[in-house]
Amino acid sequence: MAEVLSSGEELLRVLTALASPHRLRIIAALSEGRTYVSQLARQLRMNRPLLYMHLQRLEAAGLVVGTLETAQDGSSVKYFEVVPFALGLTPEAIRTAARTLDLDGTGKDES
Amino acid sequence: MAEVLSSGEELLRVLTALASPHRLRIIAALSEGRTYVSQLARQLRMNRPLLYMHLQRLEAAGLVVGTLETAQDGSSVKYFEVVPFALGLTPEAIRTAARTLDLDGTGKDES
DNA sequence: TCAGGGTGTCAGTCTTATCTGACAGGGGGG
DNA sequence: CCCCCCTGTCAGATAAGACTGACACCCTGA
Repeated sequence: MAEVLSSGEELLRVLTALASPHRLRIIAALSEGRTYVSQLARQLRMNRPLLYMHLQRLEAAGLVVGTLETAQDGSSVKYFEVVPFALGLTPEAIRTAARTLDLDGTGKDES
Repeated sequence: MAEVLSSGEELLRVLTALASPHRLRIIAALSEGRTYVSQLARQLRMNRPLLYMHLQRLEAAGLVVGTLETAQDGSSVKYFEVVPFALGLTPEAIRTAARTLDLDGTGKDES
């Protein structure tokens, strides 16, 4: 994933996804290896539904991916792993991205 | 400014500062040259107190700097300019920064 | 003296994100 | 059967951020 930001919306989505201490910790934890939700919830000491929401937010931004796997014993476990990304953030990059940025920031597609 | 993030708090501050369409536009505008507040407010079509708040947020994150200058005619004008930064964002960088990250994210200085 | 342009700050409102507890399942194993 | 561990989703409370209009103040030039 080259993470060549296509639009300002995309950049904004990634930035808002990362702008949270919980989500930073989630990325940090997942960068050491994939885990499933409940396990990660215990590890990070946070409420599972809350973790769930943050994971969805990260996934919506394309920073992590989750796969629901069925173990040998038939139980369903949802594993998450981080998507390798490299985002170079400079004023110039922001200026470029900001050209395609919705004024109100609603994120609606205006194509 | 090498922008070697010292702590996770710092990274978080920068990220939350950038995670806003208005502030991205502000950075974009300032990257083309310095301006003063009222001028920028007209240019970006936003309320001056609002812009003021966003500028303070950006300044607190160290992304812009403002200097109150006294023109020849004696009037006070506050100019802002962007601080050149280059932030490389990868899962590994986040993992490193997250080590020094407050659990509750209150942002209190714990040095 | 008055109009005009600037800065700085405030109380109050409104919108958004965050967080919690609880619930409905599915499946395995004692 | 009951107990345990997992997923997925919800309404509702709470906290945080965004935003507005108005005010006090400074200096200049007509």
